[in-house]
Amino acid sequence: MPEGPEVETVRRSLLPRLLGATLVRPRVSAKKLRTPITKKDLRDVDGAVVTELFRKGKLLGIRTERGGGVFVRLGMTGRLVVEPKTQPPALHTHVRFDVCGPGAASGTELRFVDPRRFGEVVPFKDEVECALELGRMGPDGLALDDDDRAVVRVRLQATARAIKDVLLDQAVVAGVGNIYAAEACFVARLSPHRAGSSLDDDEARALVSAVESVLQQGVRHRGTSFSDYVDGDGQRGDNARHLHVFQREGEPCRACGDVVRRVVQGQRSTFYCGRCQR
DNA sequence: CCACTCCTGCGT
DNA sequence: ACGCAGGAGTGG
Repeated sequence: MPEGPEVETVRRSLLPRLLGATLVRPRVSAKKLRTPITKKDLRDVDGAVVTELFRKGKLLGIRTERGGGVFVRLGMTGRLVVEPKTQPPALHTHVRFDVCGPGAASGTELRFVDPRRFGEVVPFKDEVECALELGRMGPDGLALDDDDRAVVRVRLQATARAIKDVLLDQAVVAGVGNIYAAEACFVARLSPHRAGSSLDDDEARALVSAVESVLQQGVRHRGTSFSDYVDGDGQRGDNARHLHVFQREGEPCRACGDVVRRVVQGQRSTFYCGRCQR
């Protein structure tokens, strides 16, 4: 469900509710997440004050005063929300904490909900463990500097794989998923099937730039909710109606009026305009 | 590298 | 009943 912009929207919405608050009494469901977790795994977070909420790519991190914390990966259907304790937890709620605020945040719970259980909550014990995990990813697509842009460009051109597949590789650029990969190819006017190695420098530059702009647009509209994505307050995002091609099979291209096509590429749907994108 | 796998839910 | 879904690791 969530890609970089959605996770960033969740992060921002949770900031005022979690920063400076204390997480206590972790509870976990019996169902196995991608990485199984127990209460015991969360004891280092129990009773600790939240000092930071960070994100890299699609990975969300909660750091506490003790230096450790937890990573939250939302997978396809994960939600991380703060809700009043009076509200019964949704079906498929797998991890919960009481949130004890210095402010008015008491009486609420932090809840990780994930029907398909492709997501996970994984503790890290210190900065070293945290950095190790973040280091497995390429640069964050929402925070590229000039060096990062050059690195991503080179990595795109260094492979014969289709550019749309390369954009989904979190080790190349972090935070791009199936929606924004298709959108970036459209904005760059490149066919998703193009081999990375076939891009000239201008095309590669345009693609990296398109990645940045579609991700930023996603954040501006608080994420894409074409079905069930919500932020930490349960609010839907607005980006779906700004998409150029994703989920628009059979509809007219907003640029040229030709029909938007859907093809399956690497087991995932890809949407594109055969006329605008070469 | 690709296809397959982990799951549940929804629309056709 | 079947196909499809915003992710990502694995094993051939």
